[in-house]
Amino acid sequence: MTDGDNSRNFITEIIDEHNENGRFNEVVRTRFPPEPNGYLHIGHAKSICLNFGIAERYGGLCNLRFDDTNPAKEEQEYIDAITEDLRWLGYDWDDRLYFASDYFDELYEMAVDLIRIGRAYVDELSPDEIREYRGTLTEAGRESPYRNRPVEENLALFQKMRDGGFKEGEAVLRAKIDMTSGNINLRDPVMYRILDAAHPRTGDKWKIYPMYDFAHGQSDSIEGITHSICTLEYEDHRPLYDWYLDNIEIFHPQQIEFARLNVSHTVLSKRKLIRLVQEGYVRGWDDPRMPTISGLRRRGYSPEAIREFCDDIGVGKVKGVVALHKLEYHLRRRLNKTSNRVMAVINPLKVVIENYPDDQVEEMEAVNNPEDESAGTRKVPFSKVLYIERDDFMEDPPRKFFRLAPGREVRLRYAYFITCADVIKDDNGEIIELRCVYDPETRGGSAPDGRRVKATLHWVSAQHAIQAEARLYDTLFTVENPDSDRNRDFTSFINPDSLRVVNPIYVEPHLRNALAGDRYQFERLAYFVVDPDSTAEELVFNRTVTLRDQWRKDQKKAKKPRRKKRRQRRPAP
RNA sequence: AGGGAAGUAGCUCAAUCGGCAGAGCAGGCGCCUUUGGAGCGCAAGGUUAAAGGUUCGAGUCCUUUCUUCCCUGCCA
Repeated sequence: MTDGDNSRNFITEIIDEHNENGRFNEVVRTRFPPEPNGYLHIGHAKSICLNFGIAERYGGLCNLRFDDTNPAKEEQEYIDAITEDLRWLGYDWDDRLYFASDYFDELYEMAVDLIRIGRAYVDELSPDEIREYRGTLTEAGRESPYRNRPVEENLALFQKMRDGGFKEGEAVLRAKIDMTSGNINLRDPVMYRILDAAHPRTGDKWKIYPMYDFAHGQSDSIEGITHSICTLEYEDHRPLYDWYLDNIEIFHPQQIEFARLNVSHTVLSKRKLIRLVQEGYVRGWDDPRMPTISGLRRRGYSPEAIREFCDDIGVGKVKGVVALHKLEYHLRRRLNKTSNRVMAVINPLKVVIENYPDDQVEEMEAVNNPEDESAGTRKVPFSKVLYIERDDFMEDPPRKFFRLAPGREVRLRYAYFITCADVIKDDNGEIIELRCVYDPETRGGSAPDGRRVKATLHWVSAQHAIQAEARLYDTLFTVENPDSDRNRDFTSFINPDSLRVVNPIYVEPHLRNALAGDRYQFERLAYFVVDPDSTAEELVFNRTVTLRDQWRKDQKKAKKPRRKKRRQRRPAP
C-alpha cells in the first residue's frame, strides 16, 4: 500500500526465489529504458517507480538507459525532457546513465559471432517479400532463398551493409531460428536494418542499426541487469530475448513482464498523445490536461502524489483501467498536507457592510495551513466592501443550503459574522449586490454569546484584492475509456469544456509575490498552482483539482433522479 | 498449423505455497468542524469466470469449457 516497502507482488516473489536459489548471487539490478521519441507520462511513472523501487528495496541499483536504436524517430529534445522529468519525480541514477548506442560496437561484434556460428544471415528479400515469407498467425512461414548462404558470404555482405554498399531496404541481417514457429518473433527475426538517418549521438558513423530485440537483452547483459522488467506485450519476445543471450553465450538476465497502467478519462499511447499535440487539442506536451509528467507538473501535481499513487495501485499481470479518482485521491491527500490556504473569489458577488466604517481597514489574522503549524499565519485586509462567491448566496435557499440568504447570519472566515439585510438587483432582476450588517463583537469569527452559524464563507476585500486569471480544468475526455470504441476515433470523446478561463478572479493581496509552481488551496474551492504564463502584471492560476464537495455532489444527485445502479453495459456484438 | 497471457467486491490489489476470502479507492449512511475541506465512525458490497475431479478441507492442485487481451514493423 502507500508504504511501498512491505507490499509483495509477483515480481518480488520471483526475485525472492532467485535470491534463495542463488541465481544472481543476491544481486538486484534494474533499469528504466525509455526510447527518446516522446515525453514521459503517468504510465511511465509506474514503470519508473517499479524499477527504482525494486532496486532500492533489495539494496540494488537502477540504471537509466535510453533505448536509442532508431534514429529516425529519436531526438535530443526528448532525452532532455525525460531526464528532467525523472529528476523532478525524485529519482537519481548517479553516473549510471547509459545509451543503447554506447553498445553499437559490441552489438556489431555479437552479430558477427552469430554469423560465424551459422545462426545469422544476410537476407536480400524486399520488405514486402519478407512479410509474405513470414506467413500468418495460423500458417507457417517459408524460408528465404538467401537463408543458406555460406558463412564467408554472409560476413562479406554484412560488412557491405555496414559500409553503405546497400540502400535502405535492400538487405537486412536475420537470425536463423525457425520459420515454422508458432511464435512469429522466432521466424528469423531481423537483427539489423539499414537506416539512412543521422543518430543524435553517433551521428553518421553507422549505416546499420540493431533492432530492439537484438539490442535490449544484450544491453541488459552488458550492464549486469538481473531483472529486466517490461510490459506485457513483450511476453512473446522473451523467447527471442533468451535465444540471443543463449546463442551469444553471455550473462543472462531475467525478463519479467507486468501490466502497463491505464487511467480512466485519458489516453496513454504515444501515438495518441502526439495527435493531441499536433492536431491542437491541447497547447503542448506540458498542457495541464495532458497525462504527461510535464503536464501533471504544470497542473500542480506533486511528485510525492504520483509516487504514492504508483505504490498504491501495485503491480500485476491483469490489464485494467485505474479510476482517475484514485490519482486524485493521492493528489488531494498530499496537497492537503503541504499547501498553504488562501482566500480567492472566482465568481464575485459584491457585499457592502452597511454598518462598517467607510474608510476603516482591519488586518485579520489567518492560518496558513491547519495541517502544518509551522506554516504560520498571515494578515488579510478587511474593509467595508467585499466580494464573496456568488454560489454562496441564494435568495430562496432550498432545505440543505446553509450559506448566506436574506436574513440569515453566516461567518466570514477569520473576520465577522454578517447578516444579509437587503438584496440589490439590476433592471433585469439580476442580483448585483448584497447589503449586510456585521456584528462587531464577533471579530475573529466567534460570538461572545456563544451563538453558532452554520456556514463560513471565504471573501476578499474589494479594494485590496488583486486580479488574476484562473484556468479551470476538467477531464480531457468525457468518457472513462476514450480508446475502447473501435468505431469511433478517440478525439470524438474530447471534452469541449476541458478548459474554462475565468478572468478576472480576485485573490487576497498576500499572493502578490507568488512564483510559478507555487501551490495553494483556495479555501472551500480547489487547489491551484501558479502557471509559468504568469507575468509581473498578472498571475495565472491552474486549477489542479477541486476540493471534495458534498453540497455539489448532492446537487448532482438531485438533478439526476432515480438513475440508480443502471450502469451502461457494453453494446451487443 | 497457430503461439502467448490473464480471469478474486464497481476499480486497483491481498490471501503467509491446501486451512475462517481481506484492504484501499469509489459508492451509501452517520458524526464532527471557524474550509459543506480535512478528520472520524458505521453498514453494504463475493457462487473466487464455469463445470467436474483429488482431498477431512480447494481462490490455491488436476481436467475440461468460457471470456478477454497481446502477437503477422526493416517500431520500441
